[in-house]
Amino acid sequence: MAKVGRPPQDPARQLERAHRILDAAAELILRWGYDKTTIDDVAKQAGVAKGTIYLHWKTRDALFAALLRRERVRMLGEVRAQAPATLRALLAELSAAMLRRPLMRALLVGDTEVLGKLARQKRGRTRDLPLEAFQDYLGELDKRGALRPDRTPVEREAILGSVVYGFLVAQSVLPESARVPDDRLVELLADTGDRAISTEGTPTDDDARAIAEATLDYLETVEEIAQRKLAVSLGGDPSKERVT
Amino acid sequence: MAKVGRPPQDPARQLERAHRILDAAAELILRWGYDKTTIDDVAKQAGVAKGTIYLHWKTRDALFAALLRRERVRMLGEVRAQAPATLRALLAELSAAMLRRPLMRALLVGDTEVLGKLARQKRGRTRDLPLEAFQDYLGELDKRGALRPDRTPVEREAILGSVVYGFLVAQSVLPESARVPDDRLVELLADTGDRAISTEGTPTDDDARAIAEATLDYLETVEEIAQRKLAVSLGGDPSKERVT
DNA sequence: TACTGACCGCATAGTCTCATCGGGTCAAAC
DNA sequence: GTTTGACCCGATGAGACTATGCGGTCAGTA
Repeated sequence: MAKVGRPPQDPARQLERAHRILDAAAELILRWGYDKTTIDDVAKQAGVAKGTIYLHWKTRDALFAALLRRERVRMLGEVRAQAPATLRALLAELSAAMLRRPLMRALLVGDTEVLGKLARQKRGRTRDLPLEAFQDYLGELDKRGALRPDRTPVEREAILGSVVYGFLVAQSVLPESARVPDDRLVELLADTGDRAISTEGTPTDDDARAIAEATLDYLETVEEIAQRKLAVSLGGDPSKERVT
Repeated sequence: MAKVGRPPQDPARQLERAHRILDAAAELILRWGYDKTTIDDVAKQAGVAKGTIYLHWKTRDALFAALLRRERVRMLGEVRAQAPATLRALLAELSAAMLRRPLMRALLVGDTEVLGKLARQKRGRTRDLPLEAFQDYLGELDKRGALRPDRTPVEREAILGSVVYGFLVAQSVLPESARVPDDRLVELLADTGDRAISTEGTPTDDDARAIAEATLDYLETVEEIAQRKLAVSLGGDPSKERVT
């Protein structure tokens, strides 16, 4: 039994509602985990009927995909707001932002507690994060002489991937005694990754400026791609939806 | 129905038999995985009766614990034989040896395919590998001026742990396209770990000698501890056995 | 036209029974 | 004393059925 007459079909209102639903989903998934969070729960928490949720997303999975995408967009937004100007700063801001977001953290670590079966299927197929854009970014750094020449692009990617993955995941696997506070961990991570592929000298002002620009460019590109994906996930028209 | 008279109770013979059983177990576990390898299979493969296996180990788990311990001892032996003289060489040899041994690799990565339920329970509680000895080793390097002073011992441990873990595990998680051949991976790993905590200059001959010695000392200590544990696992007297 | 929530049906969980497997023992054979 | 393998029995899985829960739909309401 609806209590009021129908409000206008204002698209902005619809978007706001979509976000409200995602907020509800986020809260519930963090409290009870993916497996135990039902659509009914989400609907109740968001103050809408179950059917309404299906006006936005075609399936349960599509909803959670949207949630993760929103999370990614927000994370990237945070990073970009910090305006990292070097590879090191980029690594630091990225991983700090990741550690701050429980959902991202759980996704990376493959936390079965939180993500349930989602984790199991996501595992292995690491993010389709635009590797191409990253390669371009590294190419730009290379052109500016910021990278050690004795590594191939693929190797650089493997190094940075391993370092980020290792630092973030190992913390949850290593014994208590080898644990380091998050903010310090981020410094160490960035330093390690940077040292592993960067040259030592200080770049010229010109190079530094170009690098800063490339860094922001990269972030913008990635964020834009993420945003576009999110837009599809929020696009109101569930028939267009493609669940990853 | 036994076919021959009893051979003498030569302890060396017993040890040889224990190893034959472990060989059998290793082969079967690699082919079929832990869950599907039965004691009957192992007995048949090793050419002994099932009861004989229980003369050596109290339980199935104790047998596999012994197998993993033997694997560790052999791995450490291999590393020591290479006589690494620097931290970098140590990292390289250790990880190379690890990559060469499917069981160790599976254990680290938490490969559920091979280790079945063993992996699930081992996960989280990372090896009780003698961290103390490693701290001592790093302390020695530090004394020789080989380590950057701006990291605490715990941080150094976290860094190296993360790097090793990250490089070895990430390879099996990253997309195909970011994969690097094992031997090159090992170089990159060692270089990354070394750069992250070591100072840049070349040590004096004296320091270099001391470091080489400390490295071997460390390996010896660790191997000895591992060997002692293995000896317990092979000790013939299953009542003394303590399954990890 | 925008939304609701009762309703549907499938997939999963739960229960009971029966059959098999395989870890672990021990009396007998050497 | 040493080794064996038939045997024991608890654990595990298959099978058959029921109960429940929850994702997804759609007739109905405002």
